[in-house]
Formats: sequence, C-alpha cells, structure tokens
Amino acid sequence: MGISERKEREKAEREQRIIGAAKMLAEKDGWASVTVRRLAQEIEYSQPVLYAHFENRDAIVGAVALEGFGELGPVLRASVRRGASPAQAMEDVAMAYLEFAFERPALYEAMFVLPSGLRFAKSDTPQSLRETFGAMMAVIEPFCANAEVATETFWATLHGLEELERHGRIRAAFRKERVAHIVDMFACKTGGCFTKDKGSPNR
Amino acid sequence: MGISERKEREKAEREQRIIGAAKMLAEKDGWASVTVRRLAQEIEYSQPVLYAHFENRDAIVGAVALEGFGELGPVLRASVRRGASPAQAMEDVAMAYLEFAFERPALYEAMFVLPSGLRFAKSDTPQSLRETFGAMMAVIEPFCANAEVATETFWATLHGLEELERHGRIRAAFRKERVAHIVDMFACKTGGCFTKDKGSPNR
DNA sequence: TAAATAACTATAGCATTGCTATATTGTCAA
DNA sequence: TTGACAATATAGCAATGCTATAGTTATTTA
Repeated sequence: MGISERKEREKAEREQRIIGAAKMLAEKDGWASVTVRRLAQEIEYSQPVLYAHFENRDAIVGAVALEGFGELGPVLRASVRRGASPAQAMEDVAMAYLEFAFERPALYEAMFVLPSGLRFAKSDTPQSLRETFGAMMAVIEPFCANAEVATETFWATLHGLEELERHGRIRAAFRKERVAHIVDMFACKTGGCFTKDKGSPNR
Repeated sequence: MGISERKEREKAEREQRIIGAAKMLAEKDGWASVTVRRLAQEIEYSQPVLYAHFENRDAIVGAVALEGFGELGPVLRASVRRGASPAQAMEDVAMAYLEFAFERPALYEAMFVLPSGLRFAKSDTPQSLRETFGAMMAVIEPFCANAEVATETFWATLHGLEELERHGRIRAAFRKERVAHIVDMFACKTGGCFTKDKGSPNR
C-alpha cells in the first residue's frame, strides 16, 4: 500500500512549506516577526503541528540556515569570472559573499548570527556547509601554505565586514576599499607573508 | 537647597545599580535571562521604575555596551608591551581584543551583537567609542596608507574571528595561528601591499 | 501647622511569546 | 459497526516587554 508513502510525502511537503514561510516572513519583516503562531497560520495548521516537524523554533531557523548554505556555496563558485586571475577570483568570491549577505540579510542572519543548533567543523557538519567552506578555500589555497587556517581567517574577515557594516559600525561607503585591502593582503605575492612557497618570514 | 541635587544623585546611583545588575546577570546567565522583572527585583524597585531611567530594554543593553567601550579602549592601549615593535604592538592589540571578547562574552555581545541603539561612525558617536577605534588605529597606522579604512578592516577581522569562533564555526584551537596570519598580513612590510610609502602595487 | 499639590512608586493588567496537556476528530482493521 | 490508533485542534501555562491606573509619599503653599 502506498498510503504511508503518501503520508510521508505530504509531511515532507508541509515541512518545506514551513521552511518557506519562515524564509519569506523573515525576509519581509525580520526574524522577530517569525513566530510559531504566524507560521502555523501561514501553512493553515495549528501550532502543535509545527512541533511534530521541528523540536523548537531554533530548529526552524536551523532548517532555513541549511538552505542558505545550499545556496551560498554555488553562488560563491559561480561568482568567479571566466579566466580570472587567482587574485581576481578571490575578489569575486569576497564581493559575492558580501552581496549575498546584504541582499539576503535574514537568510544570512539565520546562517551566522541566530542560534540555529547547527554544528560546524565537527564530524556531523552537513555537506552543504563543507562545500561553502570549500568554495572559499579554493580561492585562498593558491596563496597560502596553511590553507585551512587561512580560509578560516578569510571567512572571519568577510563575516566581520558584514556584521560591522550591517550594524553601522563601519562606513558602508567604503566597502569596496576594504575588500580591495583584504584581497591585496591575502593575495600578497611579492612579500612572502604566508606565501605558499616561502612560509612566514618577516616578523 | 540641595534637595534636587540629592535626588539627582540618588537617581544616578540607582541607574548605575541597574546597569551593574544587568552586567552581572548577563555574565552569569546570559542576556536572555536579563529581564526587566529580574532587574527590578535586583535593585528592589518595581518594574515601571526602570522605564523612568531607560526607554526600553534595548537601552539598558546600550548602557552596558557603552561601559564596555569604556573598558575596551584602555585595555587595548595597555596591552602593548613596552618596547614592542610595531608588528608586535599590533599582535598585542589583536590578542587583547580577542581575550577581552572571550573573557567577557556578555559584555562583548552587548557591544557588538545585540540591538543596543548605539550609533557608530556618526556625529553622535560617544567619546569612548572613538577612543576604542583610535586604540586600534594606533597600531595599524604605521603600516597602512589609508589608516581609517585599514583599521575598519582590521577591526572587522577581529570581530569576525570572535564571532565565528564563539559560534563554533571555526576551530578554537587555531586562534593563535589565525592571529599570527592577520598580523603578518597587516604588517606586511616587504611586499608593499598597502605599505605606507608605496601604495598598493601588485594587482 | 494644615491643606493642596506635585513627585514618586507600586499594583495590576494587556498583548504577545514559546511550548504543551488535553480533548477531539478522522482513519483504519477486526 | 465497533474499537484502537493516529492526526489535528482547543485551550491553557508561564514568561516576556511594556503601561494605565491607583496609591503613597514628599514638597510647597496658605
């Protein structure tokens, strides 16, 4: 009998509608307005139904965050222009990262700011998270000996730029200059600061 | 008559007790547990009294944040070892920044993450905010032509490192390596990437 | 000094939130 | 058709930020 299959399918569909509603409400009015009651209303079920899908509200944020990583990785990879130099590739990724963050602020918030129950750099890190990290590492690797640590640093820099700008701590008008600066630094070829071949010399 | 002076003094004292209670509760059990009711209980007044001091809960967070900036600036300045080279000075400040953030997570959260109603890089930026920024700029200036933009970038990097590490996005064990990396980059002397004298050459 | 007024503070309440115990409905097998 | 089980809704809890209102002091005026 295909009954149980149908039910499972319906449940999956409903789950997707919950996530979609959360995403849409968050982008429209901010995460504070994404309440369990409103989501229930949106999918036309009563509140307790949501708790059959997600343990709590944070888990809903987490599900949205996961979708966000599913988007960000490909966006970063696609951002690199054809025939771009390694340094240009890094700049493309950096700009794409920031543009993603500022065009989808609620999604970005779910991914990096709000409590979402997602784990990173652990054995249970979902594939999409790894791929997003990989997309960044791909443009850092050509320049840095210790690519993992360097990528973490690169990522942190981008995240910091986004957060401080979003909170009005640094001047939005100078975003491009800042990105140029970090690309120049990470792609520093002449000096040898963490250059792939030479290691870290001049301290 | 000293009556009004006395009242003003008492009011200021009470305000300080509110801020102190918020700070203490936040450090002990996190900001979520800092409720207006609990604060009222702590200072032994009823809830509406708090609203005679602060417009809303966010304003209390803001007051704590402001105290945080009053602390952070001097901490950064004091962190530079006597006789330190410019690069060492930068490393000292970077490490001090991160140590401050991880030793006082609630305070740091109030300063940089939570909605606090504080404005930056505007005409009404409080003095303590400017001084904190100045403390960072002091160690960046020797290396970078456009010191303001570079300092914003430096600050963003530190903030990003803190946030990603606090959320478990990057590996805490490699904090020192990452700091070493960013200091090497910002203090890059040989290459000329944004070196003070030579400008930005190699792109 | 006694009454009037202003300043201060507390009580009690609203609407909202995340979450859940309980009741109710629908669905299937015997 | 009936009894058991699953799916869903109703109604409620405790907690939150915030406020209208009532009450109580302290200060000023007569």
